Amino acid sequence: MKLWSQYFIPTLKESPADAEIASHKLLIRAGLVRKLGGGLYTYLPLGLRVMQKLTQICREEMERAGGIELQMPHLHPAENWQQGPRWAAAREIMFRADSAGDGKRGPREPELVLGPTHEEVITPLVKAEITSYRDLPKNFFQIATKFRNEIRPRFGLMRAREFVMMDAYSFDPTDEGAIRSYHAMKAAYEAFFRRIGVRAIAVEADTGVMGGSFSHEFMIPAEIGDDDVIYNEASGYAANREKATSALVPADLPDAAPVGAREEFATPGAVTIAALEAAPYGVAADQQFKTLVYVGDGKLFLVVLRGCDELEEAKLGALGFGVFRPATAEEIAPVMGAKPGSLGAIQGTIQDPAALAGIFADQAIRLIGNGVTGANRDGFHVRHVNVARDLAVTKFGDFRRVRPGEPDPRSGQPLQVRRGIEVGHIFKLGTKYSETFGAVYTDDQKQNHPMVMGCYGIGISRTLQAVIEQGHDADGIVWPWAVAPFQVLICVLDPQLPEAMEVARTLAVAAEQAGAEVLVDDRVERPGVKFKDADLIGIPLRLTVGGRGLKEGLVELKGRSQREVVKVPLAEAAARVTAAVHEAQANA
RNA sequence: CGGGGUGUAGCUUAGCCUGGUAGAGCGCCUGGUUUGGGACCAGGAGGUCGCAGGUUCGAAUCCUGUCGCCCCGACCA
Repeated sequence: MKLWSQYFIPTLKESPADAEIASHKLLIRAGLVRKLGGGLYTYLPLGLRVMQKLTQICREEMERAGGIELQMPHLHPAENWQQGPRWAAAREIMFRADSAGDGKRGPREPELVLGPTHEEVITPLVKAEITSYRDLPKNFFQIATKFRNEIRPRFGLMRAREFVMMDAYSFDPTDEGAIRSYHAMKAAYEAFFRRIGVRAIAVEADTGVMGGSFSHEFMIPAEIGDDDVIYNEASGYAANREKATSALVPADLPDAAPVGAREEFATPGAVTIAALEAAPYGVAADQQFKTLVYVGDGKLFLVVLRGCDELEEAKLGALGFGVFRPATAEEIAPVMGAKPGSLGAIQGTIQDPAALAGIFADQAIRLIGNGVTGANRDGFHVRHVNVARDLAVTKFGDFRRVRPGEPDPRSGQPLQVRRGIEVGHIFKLGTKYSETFGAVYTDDQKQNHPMVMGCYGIGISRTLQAVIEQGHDADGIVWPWAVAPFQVLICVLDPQLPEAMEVARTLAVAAEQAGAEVLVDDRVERPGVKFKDADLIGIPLRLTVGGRGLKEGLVELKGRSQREVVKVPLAEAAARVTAAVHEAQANA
């Protein structure tokens, strides 16, 4: 039992100006966290208690799924990362640590970074310690603070520079084993989110800088989420926008027959899709080719899409370039022979085709029968362009951004879109890290193989805020029983009456014996203040003990999400509280 | 990093355009009256107006720079 007057719950009537969304405001108003700097937060006692609930439940589910908990350092030798496969991509989000704090390393000071995640630490550890198939599979996890120099921290704990994450790493001897581990983690994640009382859906996701063969994100549907989930309720298809695809192009689509010979025509000043759509050209956007130029690992490459489609840049990750970015006009002109706006992928018109690493075409361009593209000559385009006959495509792929309403790849029904908060991510990594770090084992035939890895993360601190985003009303937070900082709040309206405090203590003992954690509001405040605070901090079960009720021999019982108050005779109060706690536990 | 905004007391803010004594509400302290949904009265403490330059007789206010923070985009748990 904790007495409010002796605890620390600094609630606020007004929300600070820098909080924009409901969960962020409530986080601060309910006294859960305070900001130190951008993306840096102190967990106040109430916030810490919720964090502890989340980590404990997460730990239990990970252990149930066979996970083994350990704890790795927050400071990593930069060397580990330099030897790893993603130093170039990861370094921009990593904080470097140096003792002087002036951005320079002192003499004989190792170069250290603050860990954004731990593949580069766990893989060398496993390499050193595990060499036999007899010791596999293994799944190690930790719950620890991560550091990422987010380009833009925002929304409180939602995207922070320092945050708490559960990260797990599985090592299997075979690919089938790795898939089993992956599914065990997927099930553990589902159990975790179920237990903490939030709806989270698993969606197919892009593997991003992580690499690896496949992955799912766990999303909590919320308007303020910064990811788009593309889904179809009936078929169960759900994917992150970056990964989402549609059945726009039939697999058996025949190549269109060429119509007429290619023909160059003058288009002075027309350098956009829209300009060619307009008079006097009148070429529909879906009959134009959009030719984009990127730089991948130092070499230019082309991406060709329909004029009406947008590039989904994340999908370029499938091309295997370590780092890529849009090319500048200065880089483009000498290779293509024209400035952006007049570019095309027609064989023979590219000035220096040898300088290109490839021409990658979205498969949807096959829907174009007789299209128009740039002539690689400023102020000119080409008509009667036919994909099979004219374009020098290295490889077709899926590079376009899916739009709602397009056919679901599973059922053909229209796809829908909604916003979500990513709270977890699981990856089947494959052997990318084990090969780089030499994490191999010997099988029963004395053969060595790289271990097949998976990695898994849950943003615990982000989940804390997502719980609030999903569970609040106009008055404040509505905690699910399993993660509430306390389960029972006893509001003592007249704490100066010894009798009232006496009743409160008796009920607190009853609730505690039933297995609840109890907060007693013994502050000398007006009832209105206490009720407002009670709603704000969102404790699931509220008991009210007041002088007025006591005269009638009554106390009151109210669920945070219920409107009505139940008056209970004093003599039955302890039993009723016990019953209410048991019932809530059973439903949690 | 690009675009937009903002910085005045612990919190929310007015004042800035048009330069001239820094104001309010909440919170806090003292006393009194109140007492079942954020009470009232009286008194009080608390601000080098983010920082540094500049213009001016005079700068919270105008100019320049800088830092912090917020929002939109790329990135992520």
